[in-house]
Amino acid sequence: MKYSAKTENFFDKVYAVTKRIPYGRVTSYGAIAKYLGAARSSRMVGWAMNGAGKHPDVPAHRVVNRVGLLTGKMHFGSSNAMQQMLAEEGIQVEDDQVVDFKKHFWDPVLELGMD
DNA sequence: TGATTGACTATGA
DNA sequence: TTCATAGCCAATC
Repeated sequence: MKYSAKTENFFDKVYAVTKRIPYGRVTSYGAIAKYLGAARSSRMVGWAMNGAGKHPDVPAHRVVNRVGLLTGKMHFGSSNAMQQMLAEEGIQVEDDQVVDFKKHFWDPVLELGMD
């Protein structure tokens, strides 16, 4: 298992941004990738989430795809775990998709202001 | 070492 | 509008 320093930095950034997602809000892989300056590496954000299980403080359940679809719910152990966690935060999820996704959407580029 | 896969997104037909 | 394909980059086989 050899991780490049650059990769760790990228993953760390992904986790940092994910941890900044406010309660009851969600964002997309692409938004995070864009915030990190890697808009075309959205898949890497998803891959980073794959290792998010080691980071209890990373609310990976608040990260969905660009249309609010819970594409990664299967990685939470239970098929409904992700949906349930979102529901607990007041986010309605219907048919594995966030209801009123745009209302709950939290864009790090806008909220964090690329600071 | 090379090929395949993946928690995505954008673009073209 | 819906379906198919390309691009992205790291990890796994």
